[in-house]
Amino acid sequence: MTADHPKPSVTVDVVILTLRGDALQVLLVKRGLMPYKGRWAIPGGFVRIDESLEAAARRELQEETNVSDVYLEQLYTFGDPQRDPRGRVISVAYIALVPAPLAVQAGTDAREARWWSVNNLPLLAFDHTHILQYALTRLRYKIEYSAVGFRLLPDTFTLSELQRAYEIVLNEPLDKRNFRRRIMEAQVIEPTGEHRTGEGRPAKLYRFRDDAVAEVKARRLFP
Amino acid sequence: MTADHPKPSVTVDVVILTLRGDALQVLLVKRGLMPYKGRWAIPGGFVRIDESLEAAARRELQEETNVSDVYLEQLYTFGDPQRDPRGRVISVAYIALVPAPLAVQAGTDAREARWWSVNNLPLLAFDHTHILQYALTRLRYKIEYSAVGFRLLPDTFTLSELQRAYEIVLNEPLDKRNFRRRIMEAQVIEPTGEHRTGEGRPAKLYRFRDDAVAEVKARRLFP
DNA sequence: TCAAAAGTGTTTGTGGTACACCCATGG
DNA sequence: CCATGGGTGTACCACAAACACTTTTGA
Repeated sequence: MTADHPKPSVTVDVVILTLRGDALQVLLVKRGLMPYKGRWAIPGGFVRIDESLEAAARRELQEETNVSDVYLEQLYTFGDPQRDPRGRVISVAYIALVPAPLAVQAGTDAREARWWSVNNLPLLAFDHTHILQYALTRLRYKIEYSAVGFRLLPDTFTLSELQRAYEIVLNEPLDKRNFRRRIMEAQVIEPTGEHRTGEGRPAKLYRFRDDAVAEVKARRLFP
Repeated sequence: MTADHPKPSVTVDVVILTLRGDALQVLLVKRGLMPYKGRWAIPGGFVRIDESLEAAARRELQEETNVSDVYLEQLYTFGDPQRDPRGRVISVAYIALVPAPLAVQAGTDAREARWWSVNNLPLLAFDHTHILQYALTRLRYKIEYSAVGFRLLPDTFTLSELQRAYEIVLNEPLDKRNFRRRIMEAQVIEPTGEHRTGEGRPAKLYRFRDDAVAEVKARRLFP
Protein backbone atom coordinates (compact mmCIF):
# COMPACT_ATOMS: atom_id res chain seq x y z
CA MET A 1 0.00 0.00 0.00
CA THR A 2 1.27 3.38 1.09
CA ALA A 3 -0.33 5.59 -1.46
CA ASP A 4 2.02 7.56 -3.58
CA HIS A 5 -0.26 10.57 -3.23
CA PRO A 6 0.22 13.12 -0.46
CA LYS A 7 -1.46 12.23 2.81
CA PRO A 8 -3.60 14.47 4.95
CA SER A 9 -2.71 15.11 8.57
CA VAL A 10 -5.04 13.66 11.19
CA THR A 11 -5.82 15.29 14.51
CA VAL A 12 -8.19 14.63 17.36
CA ASP A 13 -10.08 17.49 18.95
CA VAL A 14 -11.80 16.92 22.27
CA VAL A 15 -14.81 18.95 23.34
CA ILE A 16 -14.45 18.76 27.12
CA LEU A 17 -17.67 19.65 28.91
CA THR A 18 -18.53 20.00 32.56
CA LEU A 19 -20.97 21.71 34.88
CA ARG A 20 -19.70 24.70 36.80
CA GLY A 21 -21.66 27.42 38.48
CA ASP A 22 -25.06 26.47 37.13
CA ALA A 23 -23.81 26.49 33.55
CA LEU A 24 -22.55 23.99 31.04
CA GLN A 25 -18.94 24.89 30.39
CA VAL A 26 -16.35 23.91 27.82
CA LEU A 27 -12.59 23.90 28.14
CA LEU A 28 -10.81 26.01 25.54
CA VAL A 29 -7.14 26.78 24.99
CA LYS A 30 -5.66 29.98 23.64
CA ARG A 31 -3.57 29.50 20.55
CA GLY A 32 -0.01 30.71 20.83
CA LEU A 33 0.93 30.14 17.20
CA MET A 34 -0.31 31.14 13.80
CA PRO A 35 -2.77 30.66 12.29
CA TYR A 36 -5.49 32.06 14.50
CA LYS A 37 -2.87 33.13 17.04
CA GLY A 38 -4.58 34.47 20.15
CA ARG A 39 -7.91 32.86 19.32
CA TRP A 40 -9.50 30.26 21.53
CA ALA A 41 -9.71 26.69 20.29
CA ILE A 42 -10.91 23.25 21.24
CA PRO A 43 -7.95 21.29 22.63
CA GLY A 44 -6.50 18.74 20.26
CA GLY A 45 -3.42 17.45 18.55
CA PHE A 46 -1.97 15.06 16.05
CA VAL A 47 -2.69 11.38 16.22
CA ARG A 48 0.53 9.44 16.75
CA ILE A 49 1.31 6.80 14.23
CA ASP A 50 0.92 3.88 16.64
CA GLU A 51 -1.91 5.16 18.81
CA SER A 52 -5.63 4.58 18.39
CA LEU A 53 -7.98 7.52 17.92
CA GLU A 54 -9.52 7.04 21.33
CA ALA A 55 -6.09 6.77 22.93
CA ALA A 56 -5.13 10.04 21.28
CA ALA A 57 -8.29 11.65 22.59
CA ARG A 58 -7.64 10.37 26.11
CA ARG A 59 -4.10 11.67 25.93
CA GLU A 60 -5.31 15.14 24.99
CA LEU A 61 -7.87 14.98 27.75
CA GLN A 62 -5.27 13.99 30.30
CA GLU A 63 -2.93 16.74 29.18
CA GLU A 64 -5.61 19.34 29.70
CA THR A 65 -7.47 18.19 32.78
CA ASN A 66 -5.48 15.53 34.66
CA VAL A 67 -8.59 13.44 34.89
CA SER A 68 -9.06 9.99 33.48
CA ASP A 69 -11.90 7.51 33.56
CA VAL A 70 -14.31 10.00 32.09
CA TYR A 71 -16.98 9.54 29.48
CA LEU A 72 -15.52 9.85 25.99
CA GLU A 73 -17.41 9.41 22.76
CA GLN A 74 -16.48 9.93 19.14
CA LEU A 75 -18.53 12.79 17.74
CA TYR A 76 -17.84 13.23 14.05
CA THR A 77 -14.96 13.55 11.61
CA PHE A 78 -14.49 16.92 9.99
CA GLY A 79 -12.62 16.82 6.73
CA ASP A 80 -13.27 19.87 4.65
CA PRO A 81 -10.10 20.56 2.62
CA GLN A 82 -10.25 24.26 3.53
CA ARG A 83 -10.81 23.93 7.25
CA ASP A 84 -7.16 24.52 8.11
CA PRO A 85 -5.21 27.17 6.19
CA ARG A 86 -1.94 25.32 6.74
CA GLY A 87 -2.93 22.35 4.62
CA ARG A 88 -5.11 19.30 4.63
CA VAL A 89 -6.01 18.40 8.18
CA ILE A 90 -8.74 15.94 9.03
CA SER A 91 -10.05 16.19 12.56
CA VAL A 92 -11.71 13.37 14.45
CA ALA A 93 -13.74 15.12 17.13
CA TYR A 94 -14.63 13.60 20.50
CA ILE A 95 -16.89 14.66 23.36
CA ALA A 96 -15.71 14.23 26.94
CA LEU A 97 -17.96 14.68 29.96
CA VAL A 98 -16.08 15.52 33.15
CA PRO A 99 -17.69 15.24 36.60
CA ALA A 100 -18.35 18.68 38.01
CA PRO A 101 -15.98 18.89 40.99
CA LEU A 102 -13.14 17.08 39.27
CA ALA A 103 -13.08 19.83 36.71
CA VAL A 104 -10.44 21.67 38.68
CA GLN A 105 -7.80 23.92 37.29
CA ALA A 106 -7.05 23.18 33.71
CA GLY A 107 -3.83 23.69 31.84
CA THR A 108 -0.76 22.43 33.62
CA ASP A 109 1.59 23.53 30.89
CA ALA A 110 2.40 26.98 29.74
CA ARG A 111 -0.63 27.32 27.51
CA GLU A 112 -3.48 29.44 28.63
CA ALA A 113 -6.60 27.37 29.17
CA ARG A 114 -9.91 28.13 30.81
CA TRP A 115 -13.51 27.11 31.08
CA TRP A 116 -16.13 29.02 29.12
CA SER A 117 -19.85 28.92 29.56
CA VAL A 118 -21.40 27.58 26.36
CA ASN A 119 -23.85 30.46 26.52
CA ASN A 120 -21.07 33.02 26.27
CA LEU A 121 -18.36 31.86 23.93
CA PRO A 122 -15.52 33.77 22.28
CA LEU A 123 -14.75 33.64 18.59
CA LEU A 124 -13.06 30.32 17.96
CA ALA A 125 -10.26 29.22 15.65
CA PHE A 126 -10.75 27.07 12.54
CA ASP A 127 -14.22 25.47 12.29
CA HIS A 128 -14.31 24.97 16.03
CA THR A 129 -17.51 26.93 16.54
CA HIS A 130 -19.18 24.49 14.22
CA ILE A 131 -17.68 21.48 16.00
CA LEU A 132 -18.75 22.80 19.37
CA GLN A 133 -22.31 23.48 18.25
CA TYR A 134 -22.51 19.98 16.89
CA ALA A 135 -21.24 18.60 20.19
CA LEU A 136 -23.90 20.50 22.13
CA THR A 137 -26.63 19.30 19.81
CA ARG A 138 -25.46 15.74 20.26
CA LEU A 139 -25.28 16.06 24.05
CA ARG A 140 -28.73 17.58 24.37
CA TYR A 141 -30.15 14.95 22.13
CA LYS A 142 -28.43 12.08 23.83
CA ILE A 143 -29.19 13.14 27.37
CA GLU A 144 -32.87 12.71 26.62
CA TYR A 145 -32.74 9.03 25.90
CA SER A 146 -29.65 7.75 27.62
CA ALA A 147 -28.02 8.21 30.97
CA VAL A 148 -25.00 10.28 29.98
CA GLY A 149 -26.18 13.02 32.31
CA PHE A 150 -24.71 11.11 35.22
CA ARG A 151 -21.28 11.50 33.74
CA LEU A 152 -21.41 15.19 34.53
CA LEU A 153 -21.80 14.48 38.24
CA PRO A 154 -19.46 13.01 40.85
CA ASP A 155 -19.81 9.42 42.03
CA THR A 156 -22.42 10.34 44.60
CA PHE A 157 -25.03 13.02 44.23
CA THR A 158 -28.46 14.05 45.41
CA LEU A 159 -31.58 13.90 43.31
CA SER A 160 -31.79 17.67 43.31
CA GLU A 161 -28.26 17.91 41.94
CA LEU A 162 -29.09 15.41 39.24
CA GLN A 163 -32.24 17.26 38.29
CA ARG A 164 -30.31 20.52 38.18
CA ALA A 165 -27.76 18.95 35.84
CA TYR A 166 -30.50 17.91 33.46
CA GLU A 167 -32.11 21.30 33.61
CA ILE A 168 -28.85 23.02 32.75
CA VAL A 169 -28.09 20.81 29.80
CA LEU A 170 -31.63 20.82 28.44
CA ASN A 171 -32.06 24.48 29.31
CA GLU A 172 -35.57 24.02 30.64
CA PRO A 173 -37.15 23.46 34.05
CA LEU A 174 -38.29 19.96 35.00
CA ASP A 175 -41.04 18.86 37.36
CA LYS A 176 -39.58 17.50 40.60
CA ARG A 177 -42.05 14.71 41.24
CA ASN A 178 -42.08 13.46 37.68
CA PHE A 179 -38.31 13.58 37.51
CA ARG A 180 -37.93 11.55 40.67
CA ARG A 181 -40.55 9.03 39.75
CA ARG A 182 -39.05 8.31 36.36
CA ILE A 183 -35.53 8.11 37.49
CA MET A 184 -36.46 5.69 40.24
CA GLU A 185 -38.52 3.59 37.85
CA ALA A 186 -35.62 3.45 35.42
CA GLN A 187 -33.58 1.79 38.18
CA VAL A 188 -30.39 3.45 37.10
CA ILE A 189 -29.38 4.76 40.53
CA GLU A 190 -29.26 3.34 44.05
CA PRO A 191 -28.98 5.00 47.47
CA THR A 192 -25.60 4.92 49.13
CA GLY A 193 -27.13 5.10 52.59
CA GLU A 194 -25.31 8.37 53.26
CA HIS A 195 -26.83 11.81 53.47
CA ARG A 196 -25.62 15.19 52.43
CA THR A 197 -26.15 17.74 55.12
CA GLY A 198 -26.33 21.45 54.59
CA GLU A 199 -29.01 24.03 54.70
CA GLY A 200 -32.46 22.52 55.06
CA ARG A 201 -33.35 18.87 55.34
CA PRO A 202 -30.44 16.50 54.58
CA ALA A 203 -30.66 14.83 51.18
CA LYS A 204 -30.15 11.16 50.41
CA LEU A 205 -27.07 10.43 48.35
CA TYR A 206 -27.26 8.15 45.35
CA ARG A 207 -24.80 6.53 43.04
CA PHE A 208 -25.17 5.43 39.44
CA ARG A 209 -25.61 1.72 38.92
CA ASP A 210 -23.03 0.57 36.41
CA ASP A 211 -25.12 -2.45 35.51
CA ALA A 212 -28.08 -0.28 34.65
CA VAL A 213 -29.64 -0.38 31.26
CA ALA A 214 -29.03 3.23 30.50
CA GLU A 215 -30.79 3.56 27.20
CA VAL A 216 -34.40 3.85 26.39
CA LYS A 217 -35.99 3.01 23.10
CA ALA A 218 -36.85 5.92 20.91
CA ARG A 219 -40.45 6.49 20.12
CA ARG A 220 -41.04 5.03 16.74
CA LEU A 221 -42.03 7.23 13.91
CA PHE A 222 -43.83 4.23 12.48
CA PRO A 223 -45.23 1.26 14.36
CA MET B 1 2.39 23.09 10.03
CA THR B 2 2.94 19.69 8.47
CA ALA B 3 3.98 17.53 11.37
CA ASP B 4 7.40 16.01 11.15
CA HIS B 5 6.00 12.69 12.35
CA PRO B 6 4.79 10.05 9.90
CA LYS B 7 1.19 10.48 8.81
CA PRO B 8 -1.47 7.81 8.68
CA SER B 9 -3.30 7.09 5.45
CA VAL B 10 -6.98 8.00 5.32
CA THR B 11 -9.60 6.07 3.41
CA VAL B 12 -13.36 6.21 3.10
CA ASP B 13 -15.37 3.00 3.13
CA VAL B 14 -18.99 3.11 2.02
CA VAL B 15 -21.53 0.58 3.26
CA ILE B 16 -23.96 0.60 0.34
CA LEU B 17 -27.33 -0.87 1.29
CA THR B 18 -30.45 -1.58 -0.71
CA LEU B 19 -33.53 -3.80 -0.71
CA ARG B 20 -33.54 -6.70 -3.14
CA GLY B 21 -35.66 -9.79 -3.10
CA ASP B 22 -37.21 -9.24 0.29
CA ALA B 23 -33.84 -8.83 1.95
CA LEU B 24 -31.56 -6.03 2.97
CA GLN B 25 -28.46 -6.34 0.83
CA VAL B 26 -25.00 -4.81 0.88
CA LEU B 27 -22.62 -4.28 -2.01
CA LEU B 28 -19.23 -5.93 -1.55
CA VAL B 29 -16.18 -6.12 -3.79
CA LYS B 30 -13.73 -8.98 -4.07
CA ARG B 31 -10.17 -8.00 -3.30
CA GLY B 32 -7.70 -8.68 -6.09
CA LEU B 33 -4.58 -7.76 -4.15
CA MET B 34 -2.91 -8.71 -0.93
CA PRO B 35 -3.63 -8.50 1.89
CA TYR B 36 -6.87 -10.43 2.17
CA LYS B 37 -6.68 -11.25 -1.54
CA GLY B 38 -9.85 -13.04 -2.61
CA ARG B 39 -11.82 -11.89 0.41
CA TRP B 40 -14.86 -9.69 0.10
CA ALA B 41 -14.69 -6.13 1.34
CA ILE B 42 -16.68 -2.95 1.73
CA PRO B 43 -15.89 -0.67 -1.23
CA GLY B 44 -13.60 2.21 -0.40
CA GLY B 45 -10.44 4.02 -1.27
CA PHE B 46 -8.03 6.76 -0.37
CA VAL B 47 -9.20 10.28 0.23
CA ARG B 48 -7.62 12.64 -2.27
CA ILE B 49 -5.72 15.54 -0.89
CA ASP B 50 -8.10 18.19 -2.14
CA GLU B 51 -11.41 16.39 -1.78
CA SER B 52 -13.79 16.44 1.18
CA LEU B 53 -14.65 13.22 2.99
CA GLU B 54 -18.19 13.25 1.68
CA ALA B 55 -16.97 13.91 -1.85
CA ALA B 56 -14.65 10.93 -1.56
CA ALA B 57 -17.55 8.79 -0.35
CA ARG B 58 -19.74 9.93 -3.24
CA ARG B 59 -16.96 9.19 -5.68
CA GLU B 60 -16.64 5.64 -4.36
CA LEU B 61 -20.38 5.24 -4.51
CA GLN B 62 -20.51 6.44 -8.08
CA GLU B 63 -17.69 4.13 -9.12
CA GLU B 64 -19.54 1.15 -7.74
CA THR B 65 -23.16 1.79 -8.56
CA ASN B 66 -23.49 4.58 -11.11
CA VAL B 67 -26.12 6.19 -8.96
CA SER B 68 -25.98 9.61 -7.43
CA ASP B 69 -28.39 11.64 -5.36
CA VAL B 70 -28.67 8.94 -2.76
CA TYR B 71 -28.75 9.16 1.00
CA LEU B 72 -25.25 9.30 2.42
CA GLU B 73 -24.34 9.65 6.06
CA GLN B 74 -21.09 9.51 7.95
CA LEU B 75 -21.09 6.47 10.21
CA TYR B 76 -17.95 6.36 12.31
CA THR B 77 -14.19 6.62 12.00
CA PHE B 78 -12.22 3.46 12.62
CA GLY B 79 -8.65 4.03 13.60
CA ASP B 80 -7.17 1.05 15.37
CA PRO B 81 -3.46 0.96 14.52
CA GLN B 82 -3.64 -2.75 13.77
CA ARG B 83 -6.69 -2.74 11.55
CA ASP B 84 -4.67 -2.84 8.32
CA PRO B 85 -1.58 -5.04 8.17
CA ARG B 86 0.05 -2.75 5.59
CA GLY B 87 0.39 0.14 7.98
CA ARG B 88 -1.57 2.82 9.68
CA VAL B 89 -4.83 3.37 7.85
CA ILE B 90 -7.69 5.35 9.31
CA SER B 91 -11.05 4.69 7.71
CA VAL B 92 -13.94 7.11 7.72
CA ALA B 93 -16.99 4.92 7.13
CA TYR B 94 -20.20 6.06 5.46
CA ILE B 95 -23.63 4.52 4.96
CA ALA B 96 -25.40 4.89 1.62
CA LEU B 97 -29.02 3.92 1.03
CA VAL B 98 -29.83 3.17 -2.59
CA PRO B 99 -33.43 2.95 -3.88
CA ALA B 100 -34.36 -0.62 -4.59
CA PRO B 101 -34.77 -0.69 -8.38
CA LEU B 102 -31.86 1.62 -9.08
CA ALA B 103 -29.60 -0.90 -7.47
CA VAL B 104 -28.87 -2.48 -10.81
CA GLN B 105 -25.73 -4.24 -11.82
CA ALA B 106 -22.79 -3.13 -9.81
CA GLY B 107 -19.17 -3.06 -10.79
CA THR B 108 -18.49 -1.53 -14.15
CA ASP B 109 -14.78 -2.07 -13.96
CA ALA B 110 -12.85 -5.26 -13.89
CA ARG B 111 -13.36 -5.88 -10.20
CA GLU B 112 -15.82 -8.46 -9.10
CA ALA B 113 -18.66 -6.90 -7.16
CA ARG B 114 -22.01 -8.23 -6.02
CA TRP B 115 -24.85 -7.78 -3.62
CA TRP B 116 -25.01 -9.91 -0.51
CA SER B 117 -27.91 -10.39 1.83
CA VAL B 118 -26.94 -9.09 5.24
CA ASN B 119 -28.32 -12.32 6.68
CA ASN B 120 -25.83 -14.41 4.74
CA LEU B 121 -22.47 -12.72 4.56
CA PRO B 122 -19.06 -14.08 3.60
CA LEU B 123 -15.95 -13.62 5.67
CA LEU B 124 -14.81 -10.04 5.14
CA ALA B 125 -11.41 -8.40 4.88
CA PHE B 126 -9.89 -6.14 7.56
CA ASP B 127 -12.35 -5.08 10.27
CA HIS B 128 -15.14 -4.82 7.72
CA THR B 129 -17.44 -7.26 9.49
CA HIS B 130 -17.33 -4.96 12.46
CA ILE B 131 -17.98 -1.88 10.33
CA LEU B 132 -20.91 -3.55 8.61
CA GLN B 133 -22.50 -4.67 11.86
CA TYR B 134 -22.18 -1.16 13.17
CA ALA B 135 -23.84 0.19 10.03
CA LEU B 136 -26.76 -2.20 10.43
CA THR B 137 -27.21 -1.26 14.06
CA ARG B 138 -27.25 2.40 13.13
CA LEU B 139 -29.73 1.86 10.29
CA ARG B 140 -32.13 -0.15 12.42
CA TYR B 141 -31.93 2.37 15.16
CA LYS B 142 -32.36 5.35 12.90
CA ILE B 143 -35.22 3.98 10.87
CA GLU B 144 -37.33 3.92 14.01
CA TYR B 145 -37.25 7.61 14.66
CA SER B 146 -36.51 9.20 11.32
CA ALA B 147 -37.69 8.77 7.78
CA VAL B 148 -34.58 7.24 6.23
CA GLY B 149 -36.64 4.19 5.29
CA PHE B 150 -37.95 6.08 2.30
CA ARG B 151 -34.46 6.33 0.89
CA LEU B 152 -34.55 2.59 0.22
CA LEU B 153 -37.55 2.98 -2.09
CA PRO B 154 -37.98 4.61 -5.50
CA ASP B 155 -39.61 8.00 -5.90
CA THR B 156 -43.08 6.52 -5.94
CA PHE B 157 -44.22 3.52 -3.97
CA THR B 158 -47.28 1.90 -2.45
CA LEU B 159 -48.00 1.74 1.23
CA SER B 160 -47.55 -2.01 1.17
CA GLU B 161 -44.11 -1.62 -0.35
CA LEU B 162 -43.18 0.93 2.27
CA GLN B 163 -44.40 -1.30 5.05
CA ARG B 164 -42.48 -4.22 3.61
CA ALA B 165 -39.30 -2.14 3.55
CA TYR B 166 -39.70 -1.35 7.21
CA GLU B 167 -40.42 -4.95 8.06
CA ILE B 168 -37.28 -6.10 6.27
CA VAL B 169 -34.99 -3.60 7.95
CA LEU B 170 -36.51 -4.04 11.39
CA ASN B 171 -36.86 -7.76 10.89
CA GLU B 172 -40.30 -7.92 12.46
CA PRO B 173 -43.88 -7.83 11.19
CA LEU B 174 -45.87 -4.63 11.50
CA ASP B 175 -49.60 -4.10 11.83
CA LYS B 176 -51.07 -2.81 8.59
CA ARG B 177 -53.67 -0.48 10.04
CA ASN B 178 -51.42 1.03 12.65
CA PHE B 179 -48.67 1.49 10.10
CA ARG B 180 -50.95 3.29 7.68
CA ARG B 181 -52.51 5.46 10.32
CA ARG B 182 -49.21 6.64 11.70
CA ILE B 183 -47.57 7.29 8.42
CA MET B 184 -50.53 9.32 7.25
CA GLU B 185 -50.64 11.27 10.49
CA ALA B 186 -46.94 12.03 10.21
CA GLN B 187 -47.70 13.76 6.90
CA VAL B 188 -44.45 12.67 5.34
CA ILE B 189 -45.94 11.28 2.14
CA GLU B 190 -48.54 12.43 -0.37
CA PRO B 191 -50.50 10.57 -3.05
CA THR B 192 -49.33 11.03 -6.62
CA GLY B 193 -52.81 10.35 -8.00
CA GLU B 194 -51.48 7.35 -9.91
CA HIS B 195 -52.15 3.71 -9.17
CA ARG B 196 -50.03 0.65 -9.44
CA THR B 197 -51.84 -2.20 -11.10
CA GLY B 198 -50.97 -5.86 -10.76
CA GLU B 199 -52.44 -8.82 -9.05
CA GLY B 200 -55.34 -7.87 -6.82
CA ARG B 201 -56.77 -4.46 -6.19
CA PRO B 202 -54.67 -1.60 -7.60
CA ALA B 203 -52.75 0.36 -4.99
CA LYS B 204 -52.42 4.10 -4.65
CA LEU B 205 -48.94 5.44 -5.33
CA TYR B 206 -47.34 7.88 -2.95
CA ARG B 207 -44.25 10.04 -2.95
CA PHE B 208 -42.16 11.31 -0.09
CA ARG B 209 -42.66 14.96 0.79
CA ASP B 210 -39.30 16.65 0.80
CA ASP B 211 -40.58 19.36 3.09
CA ALA B 212 -41.68 16.83 5.67
CA VAL B 213 -40.39 16.96 9.19
CA ALA B 214 -38.86 13.56 9.13
CA GLU B 215 -37.71 13.21 12.67
CA VAL B 216 -39.56 12.44 15.80
CA LYS B 217 -38.46 13.23 19.27
CA ALA B 218 -37.08 10.36 21.25
CA ARG B 219 -38.97 9.33 24.31
CA ARG B 220 -37.23 10.88 27.21
CA LEU B 221 -35.62 8.75 29.81
CA PHE B 222 -36.34 11.56 32.24
CA PRO B 223 -39.10 14.09 32.12
C1' DT C 1 -66.87 -15.97 -9.21
C1' DC C 2 -62.64 -16.60 -7.19
C1' DA C 3 -58.07 -15.28 -5.80
C1' DA C 4 -55.20 -11.70 -4.29
C1' DA C 5 -53.92 -7.61 -2.45
C1' DA C 6 -55.79 -2.87 -0.86
C1' DG C 7 -58.05 -0.42 2.26
C1' DT C 8 -60.53 0.94 6.57
C1' DG C 9 -62.23 2.04 12.86
C1' DT C 10 -62.77 0.96 17.43
C1' DT C 11 -61.53 -0.45 21.97
C1' DT C 12 -58.46 -0.95 25.67
C1' DG C 13 -54.36 -0.12 28.22
C1' DT C 14 -50.25 2.35 29.37
C1' DG C 15 -47.56 6.10 30.01
C1' DG C 16 -47.02 11.37 30.14
C1' DT C 17 -48.17 15.55 32.32
C1' DA C 18 -49.88 18.73 35.57
C1' DC C 19 -50.25 19.90 40.14
C1' DA C 20 -49.61 21.20 46.20
C1' DC C 21 -48.44 19.90 50.52
C1' DC C 22 -45.78 17.84 54.55
C1' DC C 23 -40.99 16.60 56.46
C1' DA C 24 -36.38 16.97 58.56
C1' DT C 25 -32.80 19.67 59.91
C1' DG C 26 -29.88 23.92 61.45
C1' DG C 27 -29.82 28.35 63.10
C1' DC D 1 -40.09 28.32 65.72
C1' DC D 2 -38.82 29.58 61.37
C1' DA D 3 -36.35 29.28 57.07
C1' DT D 4 -34.59 26.13 53.76
C1' DG D 5 -34.42 22.59 50.77
C1' DG D 6 -36.05 17.33 50.65
C1' DG D 7 -39.46 14.34 49.76
C1' DT D 8 -44.08 12.35 48.36
C1' DG D 9 -49.31 10.73 45.25
C1' DT D 10 -53.19 11.29 42.21
C1' DA D 11 -56.24 12.47 38.37
C1' DC D 12 -56.67 13.32 33.59
C1' DC D 13 -55.51 12.94 28.82
C1' DA D 14 -53.20 11.38 24.70
C1' DC D 15 -51.13 8.07 22.25
C1' DA D 16 -49.84 3.03 21.38
C1' DA D 17 -51.33 -1.62 20.53
C1' DA D 18 -54.44 -5.24 19.40
C1' DC D 19 -57.72 -6.80 16.38
C1' DA D 20 -61.21 -8.59 11.34
C1' DC D 21 -63.78 -7.53 7.66
C1' DT D 22 -65.03 -5.17 3.12
C1' DT D 23 -63.48 -3.47 -1.49
C1' DT D 24 -61.47 -3.55 -5.98
C1' DT D 25 -59.47 -5.54 -9.69
C1' DG D 26 -57.72 -9.39 -13.13
C1' DA D 27 -57.88 -13.99 -14.44
